[in-house]
Amino acid sequence: MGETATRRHGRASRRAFVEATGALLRRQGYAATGLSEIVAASGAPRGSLYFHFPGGKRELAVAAMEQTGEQLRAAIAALMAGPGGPAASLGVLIDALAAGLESSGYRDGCPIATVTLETASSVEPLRETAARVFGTWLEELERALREDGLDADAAARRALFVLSAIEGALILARARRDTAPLAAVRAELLAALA
Amino acid sequence: MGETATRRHGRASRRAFVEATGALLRRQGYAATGLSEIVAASGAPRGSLYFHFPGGKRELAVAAMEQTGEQLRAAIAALMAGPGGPAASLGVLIDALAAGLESSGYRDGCPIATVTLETASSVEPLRETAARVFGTWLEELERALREDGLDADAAARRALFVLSAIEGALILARARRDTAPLAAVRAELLAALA
DNA sequence: TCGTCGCTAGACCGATCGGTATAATAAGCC
DNA sequence: GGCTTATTATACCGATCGGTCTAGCGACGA
Repeated sequence: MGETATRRHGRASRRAFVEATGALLRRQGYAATGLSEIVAASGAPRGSLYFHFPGGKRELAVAAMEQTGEQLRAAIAALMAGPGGPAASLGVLIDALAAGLESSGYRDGCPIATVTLETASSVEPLRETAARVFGTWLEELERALREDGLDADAAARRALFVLSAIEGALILARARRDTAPLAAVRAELLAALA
Repeated sequence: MGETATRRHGRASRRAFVEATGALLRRQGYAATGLSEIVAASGAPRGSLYFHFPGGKRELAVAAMEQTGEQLRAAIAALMAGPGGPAASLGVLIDALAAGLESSGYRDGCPIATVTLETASSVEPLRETAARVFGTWLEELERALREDGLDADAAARRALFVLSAIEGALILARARRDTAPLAAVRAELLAALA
């Protein structure tokens, strides 16, 4: 019973698939990412793919989106709990995103945004997953804004505004290969929140 | 000399390819759009594709992005020239985008954003085209903001902020299938610009 | 020791991918 | 009428796509 060696090995393969998929979704999105590419990047055996993910590519993408979504949600929560109120925390968040973009040579963006734009009109489960993940991020932002004194409606509206600005800046930054859009959003957002 | 009947027909085929590609890029992006799909949607003969676009899919995508980019640039310019200053004009622009999204059942988004996220790290010509098109939009916004009294730096920063917020809201709106993100951006943006 | 179960090997499937080749058609010019 | 040029028809290419199949491995409980 419990974790046998075989089982541990299996879970490791599963995890490798999910992580490889997440990384590829960040760089090139859903449609451009082939199963062979995922298998190669993961190092796990191809024969195992449909054992762990009978739903195929779709199920794999959902798992990857949920994983990176949860990581980012936790990061947001941790940052917003820091000192200085929401404005200061958002500044740190945007700086971190800019640093991540730059250090990957503008290759790694937000996987949720990419998959949304590609599949919102054709692959329902992926669109639903994207909406759910965005929802968890919005909740964290809302909570911080409410704790800062905003009422529920205002907090919800402002959270949408903040996330929109950040996601949009990530697009512009990748297109131009510079962080100016993030810097602009950072500056204007902090001014608007004051 | 000049426009012969054959030539006119050829140009029509070319235009049909570009328009079909543009529509498909809006819905599903670059990688998910096949050449056969483009040919079928355009109604033009497949044999003509590589006559008009020797560069293949890439060249076709560049042409489509430039065309829809120019259309949107002109629309932005016309709106910003309207009465009431930049804030009022942006309100109208965002309303128009929301109406467009809704009327297509949240299928048609911004083709430039989608292609950017998919190809920024792998297909240079498309990334460059996206950056160029975004640049033309930013120029229009900047000009309107300068005419409203902002200095060059502030106008550039604010234009980046505005475009980021709008592009991000389009993503969230498509994921959630509602226009709340656009409404939130509209409200907060107008307040920030006042 | 033997059957069972979790997992993997890897060959294989039809379909579609982006792209190319060659010949025909259609119109304009002389 | 012949000659050129623009455009289209269609068959075809190898590669890759997402997905499936069956045989078997290795560790476990009884």
